[in-house]
Amino acid sequence: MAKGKRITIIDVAREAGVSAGTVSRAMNNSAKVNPTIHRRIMNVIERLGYEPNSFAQNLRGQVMRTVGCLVSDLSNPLHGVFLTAVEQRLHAAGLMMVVANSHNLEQREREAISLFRRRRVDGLILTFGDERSEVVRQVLPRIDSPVVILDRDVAQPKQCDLIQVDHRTGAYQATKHLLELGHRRIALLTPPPTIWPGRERIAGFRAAHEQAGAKVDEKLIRILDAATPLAYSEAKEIIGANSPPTAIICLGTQMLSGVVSALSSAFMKIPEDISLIGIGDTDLVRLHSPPITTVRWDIPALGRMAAEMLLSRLDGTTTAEPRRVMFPTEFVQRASCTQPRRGKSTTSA
Amino acid sequence: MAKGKRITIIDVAREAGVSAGTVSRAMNNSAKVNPTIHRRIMNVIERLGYEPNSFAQNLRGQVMRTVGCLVSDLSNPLHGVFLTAVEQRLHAAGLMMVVANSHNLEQREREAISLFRRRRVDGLILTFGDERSEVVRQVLPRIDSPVVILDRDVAQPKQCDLIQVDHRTGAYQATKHLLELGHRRIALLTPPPTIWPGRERIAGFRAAHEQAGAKVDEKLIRILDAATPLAYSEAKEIIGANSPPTAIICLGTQMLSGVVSALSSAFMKIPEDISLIGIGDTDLVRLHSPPITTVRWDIPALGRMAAEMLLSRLDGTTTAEPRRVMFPTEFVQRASCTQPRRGKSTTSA
DNA sequence: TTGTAAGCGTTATCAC
DNA sequence: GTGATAACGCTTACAA
Repeated sequence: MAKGKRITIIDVAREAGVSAGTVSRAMNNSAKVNPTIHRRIMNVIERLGYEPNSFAQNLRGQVMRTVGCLVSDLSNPLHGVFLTAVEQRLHAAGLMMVVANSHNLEQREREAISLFRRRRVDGLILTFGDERSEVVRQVLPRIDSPVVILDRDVAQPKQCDLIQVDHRTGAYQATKHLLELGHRRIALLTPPPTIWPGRERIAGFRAAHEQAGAKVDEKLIRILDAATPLAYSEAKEIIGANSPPTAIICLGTQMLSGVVSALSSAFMKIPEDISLIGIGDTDLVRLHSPPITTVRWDIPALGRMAAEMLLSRLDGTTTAEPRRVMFPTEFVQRASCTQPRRGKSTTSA
Repeated sequence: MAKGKRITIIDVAREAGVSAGTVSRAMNNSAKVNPTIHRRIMNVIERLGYEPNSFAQNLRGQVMRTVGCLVSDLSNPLHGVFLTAVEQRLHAAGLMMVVANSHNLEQREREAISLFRRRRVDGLILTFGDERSEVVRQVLPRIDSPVVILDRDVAQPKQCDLIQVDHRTGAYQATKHLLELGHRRIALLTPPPTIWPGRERIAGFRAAHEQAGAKVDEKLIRILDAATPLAYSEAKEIIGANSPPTAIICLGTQMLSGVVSALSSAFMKIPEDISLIGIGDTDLVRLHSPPITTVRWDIPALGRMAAEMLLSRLDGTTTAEPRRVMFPTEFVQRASCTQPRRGKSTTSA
């Protein structure tokens, strides 16, 4: 990884026949510089293609105007949309976004956070695969720059804000909707209850049942890590069982395509044979025939909010006191749900 | 953006009762350090949560082991998949990936590249919105670190590799397939011919027509910037025209959902009323009913290749000579194409 | 208005 | 083995 000598401020200064200090002042407009000299310096900079070395600048006490974002999976479109929104907002404030991918591996999370810190990013936006991991317990409290944590429930050190999506209400509304249609055997596919989204969704699912006086068949709650192939076989198994559900609530973005494949390959018609509620606002959900009823939330707004909260700390317009915000979900009815088939709907477990 | 004093190597040294040099040597295993002292130092580092300052390290001559990636749109799932693959490969080589979003704006491209350079990234992976822009002509040749450019056709300075997707063959195969089914009025939706993908797709489209002795109706070639709403109205217009096409080839990822929406809202059945060929390997394409015939390519492999080419330069295992690689596409037949309706198929323009 | 020099945190090169 | 020390490229008092 050898590199030829890079152009430095000294090269520019020599070429322009001035001192390094003058070049610096000219670039930063930090003090009056003779207009003629200013132009001459700018010309040299242009001609040489000089780019100041951020490290030297930072070492000298400048901030990096950079925010580090850690997501679990860049290939998840939801994350892409989120990051785009974050980046938009940060860019407007003159900050750059740096992204790292954790694949939900604690080791990767640790590495990414360490790298961000070494590079002295001004702030962090993080998610974790496990709320009880050592990274969360040991590393997080040590971070000296502002942090926004997304959709997790963890203890917040100073300068650490939390945005949680209201998955409970989302799951509650979805479940209630199906119960009101007459469904009594409803399957739930969800991420593990060890993290906020899974925990809340299961809670909402139970709450709706309880309120309707319906009983939850525990075997119909399926915990899945976000991965398509698993969801496919899981869905296959569910619909092939002895007393299959009349409806499925699939609250995992990556899972949904697996479930739809499974239903399709089993020649089950939606909603005639089975009702389906999905998640998010993807092409799949909107353009499926029939369009799929979903629990969604405004991801760009979520991204803007995360950026906003971070910026308010970077500006110093906020106390160190941790903040915690609940971000609303929305239940969108489309054509994928209907009343359960006669003779099955009342067959309770 | 004030920050409390960060822990430095001096703090560690003082706490451990040694000199900064010894701490440095202990951390980097660069020279023998008394085992007892080594342990003591490591303990202090652990206790204080010390993270070495990358800027100081870099200033001292270290490389950053970082690669900058510039994509046009992070919310495009294809880009997410690509970046994930790049990141995987780079991570395996001990490099970190930094991502920036350009939205295809030249200004943003310029800013991102400038920032990457200031931060002295070791290499760059880039796309550009316009092959003739000033960024490409002026900035690119000046970059002193290795560059891989994706899916564009530009002059390559030293150390600059190019990976181009073979869109021409993809479009050719798609068009040929439809012509062989008997279609004579085929619409093509594609990005502008000012960039490689658009140019090549149009070329493939024409080549297939020419080979079949069919005439291209220029009005059926629709140039679009990648954006859903535009594709929607464009598709509406196409199918609402006097002599509408019997098939649509939609070679833009973001466009496809617009086209599908348009067809669906016009109650046109695929493939009975119109044949459709899409692009990529998304949920939409695979799970649509019927599944959509597409031109796809192996994006993770593309990402790995990009990372690989960059790494081979960073390792110094390659000459400075620019390389140029053609990446193959694959034509995947599914159920969205059939013979055109009688009485229309022969109605040539 | 401009030049000079100190210092940012780290590592490599010397002496010890 | 370990401790001083110089150097990396830049900004910023301070001096001129």
